[in-house]
Amino acid sequence: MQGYFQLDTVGHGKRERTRAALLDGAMRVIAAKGMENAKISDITETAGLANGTFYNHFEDKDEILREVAYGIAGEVGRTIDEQMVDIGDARTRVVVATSRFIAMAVKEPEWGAVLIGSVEHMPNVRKDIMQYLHADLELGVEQGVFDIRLDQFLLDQIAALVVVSIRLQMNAGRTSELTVQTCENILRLCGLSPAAASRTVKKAQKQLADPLQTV
Amino acid sequence: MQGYFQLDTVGHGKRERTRAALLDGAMRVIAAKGMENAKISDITETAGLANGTFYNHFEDKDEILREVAYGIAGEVGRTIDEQMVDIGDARTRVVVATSRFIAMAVKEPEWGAVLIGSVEHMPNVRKDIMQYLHADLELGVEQGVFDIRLDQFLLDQIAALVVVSIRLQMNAGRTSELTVQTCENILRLCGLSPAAASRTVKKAQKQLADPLQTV
Amino acid sequence: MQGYFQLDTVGHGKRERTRAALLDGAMRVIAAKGMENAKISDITETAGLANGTFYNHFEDKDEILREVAYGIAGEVGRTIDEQMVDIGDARTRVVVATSRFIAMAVKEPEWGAVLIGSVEHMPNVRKDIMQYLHADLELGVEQGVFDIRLDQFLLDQIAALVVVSIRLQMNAGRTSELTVQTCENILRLCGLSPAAASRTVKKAQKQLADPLQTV
Amino acid sequence: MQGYFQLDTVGHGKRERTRAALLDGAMRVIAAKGMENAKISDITETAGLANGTFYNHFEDKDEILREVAYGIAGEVGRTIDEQMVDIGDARTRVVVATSRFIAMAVKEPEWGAVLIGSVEHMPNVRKDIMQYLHADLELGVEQGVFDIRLDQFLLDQIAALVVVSIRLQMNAGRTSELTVQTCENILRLCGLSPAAASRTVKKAQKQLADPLQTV
DNA sequence: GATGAATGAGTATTCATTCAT
DNA sequence: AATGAATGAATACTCATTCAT
Repeated sequence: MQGYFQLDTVGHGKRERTRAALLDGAMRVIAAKGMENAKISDITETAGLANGTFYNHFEDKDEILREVAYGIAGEVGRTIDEQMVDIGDARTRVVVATSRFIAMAVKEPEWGAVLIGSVEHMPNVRKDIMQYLHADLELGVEQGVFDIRLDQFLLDQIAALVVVSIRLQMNAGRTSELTVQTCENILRLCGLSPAAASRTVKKAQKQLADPLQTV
Repeated sequence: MQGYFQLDTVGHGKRERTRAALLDGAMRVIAAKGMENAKISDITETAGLANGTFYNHFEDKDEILREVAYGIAGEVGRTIDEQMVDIGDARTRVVVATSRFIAMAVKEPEWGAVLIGSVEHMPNVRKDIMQYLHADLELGVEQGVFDIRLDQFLLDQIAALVVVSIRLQMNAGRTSELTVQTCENILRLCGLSPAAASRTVKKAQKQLADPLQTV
Repeated sequence: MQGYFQLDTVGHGKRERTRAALLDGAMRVIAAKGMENAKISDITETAGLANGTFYNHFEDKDEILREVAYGIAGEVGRTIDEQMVDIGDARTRVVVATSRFIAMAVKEPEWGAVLIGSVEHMPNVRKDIMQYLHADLELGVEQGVFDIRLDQFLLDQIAALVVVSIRLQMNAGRTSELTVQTCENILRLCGLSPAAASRTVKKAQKQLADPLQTV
Repeated sequence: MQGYFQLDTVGHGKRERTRAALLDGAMRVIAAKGMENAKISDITETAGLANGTFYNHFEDKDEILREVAYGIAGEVGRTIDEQMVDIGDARTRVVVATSRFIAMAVKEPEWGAVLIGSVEHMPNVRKDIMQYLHADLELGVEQGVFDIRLDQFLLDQIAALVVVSIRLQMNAGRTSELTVQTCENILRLCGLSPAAASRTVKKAQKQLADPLQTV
């Protein structure tokens, strides 16, 4: 079973491969039991390694959690960014980014679990993740399409909406309907009227329809 | 130091007072370390009691946490309800309830901690708390002032906005500005235009201005 | 509900009645959970008294257990003794005493539990209980009907047979068959042939048939 | 101090040795305080290990007690069995088995404590231990030398005699005299006359005289 | 570097006993 | 005498971390 982190290590030395196995193990454990309840022994067992091996690669539990979080968050951010290079309208960007983000989290529940855990327990990672959103909101203000006061508080509120959506879909099964509603709500927060929000989301969905490989 | 639960016990027997001391201890510990990390020994120590005393009053840790949660949630709900008996407009009700809720949570950080912990870790209490909101949203739909699909998902999203607001104000200091913004955002979610949301909140603030004793 | 110990206290003072209630409570608890697992709080609760009352009447847990044990053991011994005043044949006496003993223990499971607990955990009480048996065995030797070496060891072995029988009947339901077999085995231990043992038990049963009120 | 379980581990890995140390520790603790009162901390302390080490080797307290019990019971059973392969007479077999059993229990008081604890508190182990006896009683019935009703009750009664014998000898010092008497009593229970019982035991003792290494 | 055994501080819970009312 | 609340020592079990091989 090749996990996400291990994909980066083909051709690398043993050390890297073991390290990646631990990161992947941690990710699976987080998906299974949540970030709070991940035990070192779960992680090493899942990775097929001995207990003590862990400490050859990580200082302590916090470190691996942080690395997993940054790894996934970075990958998600980069992937979404790539897929949006040619989208210029801020409203569309927000919808596409949000949809993508939710889709990745729900399609790969391991990523979803890590993302949720990160947003809730790791402020730094949360800030990191929301950097992308921040840029798009700024763009929307410049384009005159968002009626907002752009500050950390708004970012946190939007993030909370996304987390709620992911969590519900992870538990109750993926529903594009919920994602649509989430996007509409975010646009409403940004000042769009219900009608405009709905219209924007529908239009954006078309752009999303085509190239949808997430991992 | 007289805690919230102890106020109910003047004139009662020793049993009630000790029980209240434990509930207050639990509340303080939750405020200090979060609901997840509250230890029995923390609680008894904070209450100035021996370890074993805890079990003369509560079955186990879950029980006291539940009682604290229901105690605070009930009190908050009742207080807000009382103060809204003569408000008929759903939009105003939502704003007043939200403002009051946030105000109580922030003014008494111990209550805030319990409320946040409850919403995050105790589904039953969460449902209880959101019952009030649900009724007002329904009212707004009947009054034709909200453009929403009223379901659990929307309730969860609104609750998330409130929690974010409380958490931020608990950390960064109380700011009526943030509460205003939170209310506006909720109204936006409900379909009001930015202008209408702002106007509604401003108007509602006047009604809030007068009798503001929270505890 | 009038327990055994309370019967002795009609007309006595309050102190005696409370004390008796505790003894009866202890007896019931022993019957329900065994001597090892009897808790003070069980006893007082069963007696309908407050926790602390216990220590107004007994030094500690051991004391009440001992008193219950001696109380029941004495009563059983005396009752059996009375009913055997006019039985002269040692073999018959052994059979009658054993049958009676088992019958009382099984018919009043509370007594049975106390007796078993005593025999197993309280050497002094055990010795006390077996005094009666000792006398009959001695008699049998004098009468030339027992072929034994009469020592503590033999007494313990016979006691063990009786305990096994009581325990089985308490669990699986009273069976006179088992009592018969137990008596026969004891007689075999005493040197009687299987045929003689069987004959003796049958004959003794007749004497038992008549006045059978045990408690 | 080399315990019984450690003897099996020369040449094995550290894990096995530690595990054996715990088993031996448990055995010593059982000998000192009885199976009921054996605490984990006693066991680890006796084994010279840290508290937590216990749980690297056993699921919980029950597991180690069961393993100790089965270990000793199995060893005792096998040893006795081996030494009786060429004994065909059921009466002799019963005597030899009983004598051996008692001898092993008394000579190694730790074994005795475990065996007694097992018989009293672990029905499965008791059944296991008495299987051997059951077979020999059956044989005796076939051979027409026992006049018994062979059922669980009889097995329990015989077992009780053996336990009494072991317990007394463990407290009062080993006495072959008591063992002889125990065997005679068992044979009496099986229907032999005192004379025949005595004769059988004497004869069997000769066979026992020679190869008497127990552990 | 990997291994995995050992460690021990930490945590919930029980219950006999004390003691103020 | 009775009450019943408070006590705290005792105990099973968890898990991050260390360390010898």
